Amino acid sequence: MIIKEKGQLLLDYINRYVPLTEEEEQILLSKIGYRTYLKGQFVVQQGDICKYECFVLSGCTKTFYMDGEGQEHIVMFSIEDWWTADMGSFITQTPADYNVQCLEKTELIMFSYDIIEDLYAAIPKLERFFRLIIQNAFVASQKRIIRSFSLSAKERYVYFRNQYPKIEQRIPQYMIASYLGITKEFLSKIKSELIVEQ
Amino acid sequence: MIIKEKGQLLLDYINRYVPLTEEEEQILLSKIGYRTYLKGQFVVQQGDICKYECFVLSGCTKTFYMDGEGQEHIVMFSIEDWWTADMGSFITQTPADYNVQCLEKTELIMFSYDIIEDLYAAIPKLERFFRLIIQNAFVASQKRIIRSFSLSAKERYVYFRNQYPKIEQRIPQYMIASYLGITKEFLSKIKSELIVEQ
DNA sequence: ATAAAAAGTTAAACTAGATTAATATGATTT
DNA sequence: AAATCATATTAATCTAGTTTAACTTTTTAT
Repeated sequence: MIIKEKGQLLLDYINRYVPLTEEEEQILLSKIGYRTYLKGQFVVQQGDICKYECFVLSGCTKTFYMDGEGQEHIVMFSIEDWWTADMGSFITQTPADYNVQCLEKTELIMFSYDIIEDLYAAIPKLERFFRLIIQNAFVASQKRIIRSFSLSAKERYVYFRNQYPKIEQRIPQYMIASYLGITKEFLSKIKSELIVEQ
Repeated sequence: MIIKEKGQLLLDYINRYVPLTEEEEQILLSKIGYRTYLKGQFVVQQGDICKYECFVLSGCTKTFYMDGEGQEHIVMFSIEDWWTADMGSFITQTPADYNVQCLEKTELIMFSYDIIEDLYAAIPKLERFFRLIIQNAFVASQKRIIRSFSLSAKERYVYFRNQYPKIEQRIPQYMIASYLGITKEFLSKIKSELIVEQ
């Protein structure tokens, strides 16, 4: 059971999509977990089975894939009011393709695989809530595929900087390069070109 | 109202995720549309507001984005038992980023934006059904992003060929190149290298 | 059967971005 | 304050994939 004050951030978020009754809020709070991770700790490790969908209350995580050559490829960053997990592993309960690691001290609300079906049964509205959330995530993901094909590295960086100014400030540049799918050296070159241009 | 025989393909598909009662099946069939398109026709055009989520009964569509330079970027192909639409446009009812065009004579079942909320109200199970479908689509989309960064063009082509052998056979090669994010000339080169290698 | 259009191939010249390696800056620890 | 470690920069060389253009094969229409 989570303390009411922490849970409120999540309830506010959910209520933006589906209004919950007092009773439903109580049920929800009774079924979710809360946990703090320190900088550097892993929420999910590649190969493990992902047991939790997590809502970020504070802090920041990176979700990344380690390829055969030991190269890290960052798929996404998650900050306050975002979600984090390996959804593929969570929904199929098979080993995770991704790692989720905290870049700062991070507070999470955790929806366990073992209780989420009970939660859907108790509060059917949550089926709708998660459908809406995932729809948005899917649309964003499709748009990212388009950008990866139709924009140059410089254009993708400018897009990222405009879209997520808060994230750029708190994350080292070499991780942003990884997220953009380029080397840190090339991002450095892009940045110096942008300074000259403007 | 759609004829029962056609609707059955969709009902079988839905029943794999959520079992429907006879009555629910009747309601569903009464609320969906059916339409045939000819080769070359557009189901959605960039700039229009996407009014329908479509389930493919037969045929094949491509979903693509036309960039500023008039270059076509194919995001996905949809064949039997798949979905097609610009989901971003559908859920937000804003102008579509994508075109959906038929590559063959194509039969679609259409879920209209104007009735889909009624359908959720009448059959709450469908919230779950669409959540599950979209979850899968999102996971596939995330994996595609990873492939676009961590695999070479040749590796991506081999992956595509293994994953979607049925699609490769019925689609011109230059469209596969577009889907893979490379030029048709380079795909041609990759194919000749693969022949030499094996 | 022939012409025309669409799709696919090949090869040379070119470029966006990778690789390597050396150097610089900044943060953290002692 | 010095030493160490993580992060960022710069520049030379290299490569995967693009561009352009000429040519071949396949499909479609008449």
